[in-house]
Amino acid sequence: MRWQDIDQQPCSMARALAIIGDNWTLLVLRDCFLGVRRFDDFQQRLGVTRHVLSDRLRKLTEGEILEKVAYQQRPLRHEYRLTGRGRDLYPVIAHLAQWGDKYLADSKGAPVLRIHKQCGHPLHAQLQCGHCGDIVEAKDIRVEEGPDYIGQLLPAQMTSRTK
Amino acid sequence: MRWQDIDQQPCSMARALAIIGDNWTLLVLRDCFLGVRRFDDFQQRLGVTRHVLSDRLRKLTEGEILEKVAYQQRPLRHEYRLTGRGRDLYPVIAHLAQWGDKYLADSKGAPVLRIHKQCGHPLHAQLQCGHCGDIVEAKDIRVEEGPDYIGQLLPAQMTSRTK
DNA sequence: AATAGTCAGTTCCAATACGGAACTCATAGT
DNA sequence: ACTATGAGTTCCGTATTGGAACTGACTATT
Repeated sequence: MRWQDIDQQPCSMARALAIIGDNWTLLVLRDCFLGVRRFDDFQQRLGVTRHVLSDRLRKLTEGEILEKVAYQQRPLRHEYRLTGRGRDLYPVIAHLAQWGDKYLADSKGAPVLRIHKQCGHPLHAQLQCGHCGDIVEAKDIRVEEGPDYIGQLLPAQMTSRTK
Repeated sequence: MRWQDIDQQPCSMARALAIIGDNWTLLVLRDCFLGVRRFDDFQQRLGVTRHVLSDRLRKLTEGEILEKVAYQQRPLRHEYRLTGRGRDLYPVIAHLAQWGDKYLADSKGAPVLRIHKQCGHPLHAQLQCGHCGDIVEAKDIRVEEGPDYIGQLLPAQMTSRTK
């Protein structure tokens, strides 16, 4: 299977990764959340080739994660802004950055601090269950196939097990 | 800049993505959290070529996200299991899948349900601030450079702004 | 004893994607 | 007239991928 066909799988993650799972795309999104909006700024900060950047920005725009907004006429120039859909990816970015801070930081500490405006402290991101309010880890979750997918998605040993 | 050199940047996300940001790697991790552990099972479920799978599993093992555990001798066979570090990536996977469920699902609904064992309901993942307990969105965060990186990481307009 | 099957890879080759650099096009500034 | 800005596109040599076959150490079946 080619990478460009994975969005046809019945899997939400596969479809999400078809848009943002490319090699440079999550770094583009990192910069979006830092306030970068213009082509040349992305290019200089990331060091990615212009060709690849152009392709990734196009895919993000087609996926409605970014939108092109004109910031001047004559000559017409656009900048890339996060849409609501795009901003909803923030938890992914926050947890990814926090995981990197925890396991891959060098002696100089975390390069960027994410401060929670409301309480003023560096964000310590936790995964919370919206229903009961508990903090959730991998071991607290069991998976089930949706009604239309029984017996199709999970490895055999998972369909009978609790864990 | 080549993709293989991004782990040298002073950015936790870049370093994390150097291990898990490759095209197929997050799908490999998805399957790990579904309980898949063996080479051929990954290969059949993902449809990725064996060559690429071998490479990605090696990188995940080198990054201590997976570990090779012998499950039989004669002939010696290994399976790939998530380490503690690997399980700590669960919030990333959960939010990614939820984002896909929300924006990219078709008429058949979410293919896989993640049930929170403690409360029995499908997980509604939320990003919570561990300090104050509030639910956090992108707009609630401002970024600051770490002490050793002043003036080096953020786009110019962010260093003076609040947002 | 010979054959087929399992499993985790490795090897080979053609097709695709990437990195680097230069180039385009419309316009503004000096 | 000349230079700069900004968002790309074009070109070309190199690196990576997709697909399929092959390897090697066994176990199971005939």
